[in-house]
Amino acid sequence: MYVRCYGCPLRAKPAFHDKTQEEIAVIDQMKSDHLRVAAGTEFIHPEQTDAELYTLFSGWAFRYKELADGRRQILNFSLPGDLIGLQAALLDKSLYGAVALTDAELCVVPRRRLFKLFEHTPNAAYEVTWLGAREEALVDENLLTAGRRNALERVAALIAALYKRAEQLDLVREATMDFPLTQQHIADALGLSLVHTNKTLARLRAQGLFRIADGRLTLLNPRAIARLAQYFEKEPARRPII
Amino acid sequence: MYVRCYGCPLRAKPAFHDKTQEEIAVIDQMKSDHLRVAAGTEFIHPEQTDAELYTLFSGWAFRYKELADGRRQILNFSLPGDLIGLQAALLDKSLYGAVALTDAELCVVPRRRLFKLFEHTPNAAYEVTWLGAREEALVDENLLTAGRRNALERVAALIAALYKRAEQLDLVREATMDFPLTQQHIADALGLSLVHTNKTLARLRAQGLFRIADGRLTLLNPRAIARLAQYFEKEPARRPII
DNA sequence: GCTTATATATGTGTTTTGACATAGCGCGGA
DNA sequence: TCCGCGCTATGTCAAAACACATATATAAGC
Repeated sequence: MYVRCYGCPLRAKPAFHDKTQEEIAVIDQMKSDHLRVAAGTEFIHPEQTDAELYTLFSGWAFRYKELADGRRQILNFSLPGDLIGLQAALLDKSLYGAVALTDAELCVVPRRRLFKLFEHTPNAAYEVTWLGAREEALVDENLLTAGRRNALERVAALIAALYKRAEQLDLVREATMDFPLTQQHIADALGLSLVHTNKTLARLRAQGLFRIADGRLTLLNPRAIARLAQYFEKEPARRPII
Repeated sequence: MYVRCYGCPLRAKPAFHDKTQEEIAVIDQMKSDHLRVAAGTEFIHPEQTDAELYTLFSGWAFRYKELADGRRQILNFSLPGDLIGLQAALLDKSLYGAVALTDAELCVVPRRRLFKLFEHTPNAAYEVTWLGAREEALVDENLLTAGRRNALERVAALIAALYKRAEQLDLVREATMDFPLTQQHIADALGLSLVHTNKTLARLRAQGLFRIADGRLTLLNPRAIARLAQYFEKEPARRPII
């Protein structure tokens, strides 16, 4: 069933900025569809020229690029509330693909309506830009990870970052969160081979920093993970959502 | 001496979108300063909370992040016309540093005026967002490079990408452009050690794909470089400038 | 002119990461 | 029930990248 922006349960979370009824009305008008996609669905294709703009309503997704010979790099993961496809909507064509990692729901904003947003609701336009800047910040951090951290540190940094984001969305209970990534996803995100990722996870497991089982992640020693990863960034207390 | 946006020689280049006199007037009003900085000057500091927004008017710059123990990753390079510091201006504090690679000139837009731009000139606001999206696209590509290309491919991809950008700005003459990067910069941008970068350059030199000497780069075999790097992205014909 | 610092170059040995092979487990479909 | 597939696990060997040592060239500073 369709979800209107009025009374949106995601928007109501304390992680997000409050909006007036008028602002929500504008966004509700911009929204053209509420999509449900199965895990594995690619909803933005590389080279696609007419990609829409999405807000992830539920589930996980990721963006990726790949080389002609098939080597794939995951650029970042998206959690509920994240905007996906701003780049694809603004530039002539999408330079990446976007895939649902789990079954997911997507709020669709047609790319053609984006400029209207800038014309009529500067506040919302500012927030779109803010979300774009934040996404870039995530990719910046991922580039630091791929370029300068070793395998152990990379895994720790990924775990630490995803945990913080889940925490902010109130998706953590008893230090445990859903964790739908396979080792192949982790490898593709960190610039490692699958086998080496597996062995790195085994080494970390032996250290007892965290536990991954049955699609769930439990953080056993957050301090040690942060120290190993040298990852100390904070999520902002509250952020926009479109 | 101060440079007004009216009659700006950079803006006049065919790489950039035309603007009406009214639009230029708005931007000229937003501009608060025209900065000249020496090579090596860090004009945005990590953690800085009051970073301004800059348009690079002349020279080269780069953004970087580093780990607590000093390992440094260059996130991307900026050429004239590029916007620097959008993320730093929007988020609470800067998550990266920005440094002039050469002597450089910067057009300064105070961060406080940014929201005014959204309120009063949706066109310019849209272009700011566009430039932010483009910068993310550059970082995405760099992440693909660091994560999935080997050392030879990384160097080739860097060369190919910078050459295309220089070409679009009409900075190439007889397949030759200024190239102010040291091998340390190349290493920091590609996630390689300095020594390995040097040896990789030596191997490529032996293949005769390009020549770097006296701060100049000559592309001898663009096809072979693109093939090696599997880098085929195009710069858009024209793009905004603020 | 001498010293110092920066950048580049190159040899040698070590560490990290990848490649290939193989195996086990759980699950859905024939 | 059995097969095939996706995911995880682990051993062995090879390749890539790094670390350290050392050398040369060039430019800046005294």
